[in-house]
Amino acid sequence: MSNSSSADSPITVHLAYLLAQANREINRQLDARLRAEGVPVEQWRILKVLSDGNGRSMGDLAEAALLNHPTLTKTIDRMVADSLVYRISDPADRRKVLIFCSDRGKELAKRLAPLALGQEAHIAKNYGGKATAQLKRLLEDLIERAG
Amino acid sequence: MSNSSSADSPITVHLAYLLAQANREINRQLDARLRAEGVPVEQWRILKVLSDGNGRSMGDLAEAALLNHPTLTKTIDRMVADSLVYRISDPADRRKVLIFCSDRGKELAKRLAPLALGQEAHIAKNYGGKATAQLKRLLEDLIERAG
DNA sequence: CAAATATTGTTGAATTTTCAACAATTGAAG
DNA sequence: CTTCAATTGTTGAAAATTCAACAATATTTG
Repeated sequence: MSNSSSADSPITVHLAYLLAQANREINRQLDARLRAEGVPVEQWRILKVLSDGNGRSMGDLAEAALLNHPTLTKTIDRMVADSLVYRISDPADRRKVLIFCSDRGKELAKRLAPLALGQEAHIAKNYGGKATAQLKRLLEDLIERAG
Repeated sequence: MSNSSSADSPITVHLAYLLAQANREINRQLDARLRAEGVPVEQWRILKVLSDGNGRSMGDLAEAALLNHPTLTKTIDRMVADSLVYRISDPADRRKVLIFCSDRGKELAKRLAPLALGQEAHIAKNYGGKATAQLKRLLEDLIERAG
């Protein structure tokens, strides 16, 4: 509630800043919902990717969950300790480790999914379904052409 | 170069995820540019806010630089050690501490600004000026109605 | 095949962030 | 005025992240 634009500001706010700001806010909201189950957003992303039952290599998972490799390794360590996922060495390429979701992990994912959908719905309500769809499309394009 | 959508996917990708993904990528690019001067993105945000010469309280700065209070305190500690900013107790409210940009900090900000603008220009080129403007507007709306 | 190079994932140390508690100052209520 | 509550910022310990180096396996090249 500090600096709503006082007029059409001559100052250029960078896209990078707006993205960081929006991401921070939305992430904070999602975090608040997931807190009901005590699950950090990063773990939710991992569970969501794995909940289809397929195993993923650490590299693929890191990409999908938006985490660096060492961070993912340690996050998976924690999730293994919590019996949410498990590791299996990939028989086809023994450098790789495949991560699978345990039954416990799948159950948790099932409880988490509606929380995330709830946020999505909440945003669509406050912000408009059309604007949400448009924003999503623009973000997808940006990501695709980000290179 | 892994998972471009194989078709119009029936799976709903959450806005929260797209924002995180886009933010990660854009932030990474900005970071790569700022690395030329060895300055983390968070410090660049702080310098940009302060470079108009006005002092800001820790609270305001934390809001503007998208950082939690304790994180900001420690970041400012580092920047003070690097003589980029300095603290002055607010005479009007002695609970507050005002942060000011030093001359050295201003010079650094002046070297950093074109790097950030360069990224902005690069995005506009690859992604289109129209799409960029539209995305910015949508993000501003989202932030405003995020509550 | 052998050696050199690349890929994949983990580790330990260092850095950074976060959480909870705290100190100092201000504002509000009785 | 005095006490109680709220605001502002910092601190230390704990947790998480990152960086650089490494180990193991796979791939390429001579």
